[in-house]
Amino acid sequence: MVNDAVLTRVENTLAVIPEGVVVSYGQLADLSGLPGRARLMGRALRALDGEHNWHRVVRADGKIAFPDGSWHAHEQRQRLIEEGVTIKNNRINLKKYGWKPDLHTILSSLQY
DNA sequence: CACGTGACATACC
DNA sequence: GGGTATGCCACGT
Repeated sequence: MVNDAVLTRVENTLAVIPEGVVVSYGQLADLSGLPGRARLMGRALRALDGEHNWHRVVRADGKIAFPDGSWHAHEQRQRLIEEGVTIKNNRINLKKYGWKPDLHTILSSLQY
């Protein structure tokens, strides 16, 4: 289980991640005011299950966290491709689609 | 209480 | 690139 406070933060953060942009679990934790707690993000996303931009969260190496062939992996891949994110060799180029410093301005509404 | 296990990350080698 | 080690924390056993 995950604290409501954490869930709220994660929800708010996910809500401001633009289309075509992906963040890592560690970044999501960081942006949510929970540095060093990447593992908790997986739990949080599991708890939120589906109703948010969970598909824009990938591992720090650019790979999708789910096992290849799993339903979730396929679904996430599809949604990202629909947003214009290209995936080659089962991996995403974070230099291209990752979080960029200039995007921090849109976090000003989150106030942590 | 002590481990093992995760939608993980970083620092090494 | 891969492999190991450590940090992280909630949960199950």
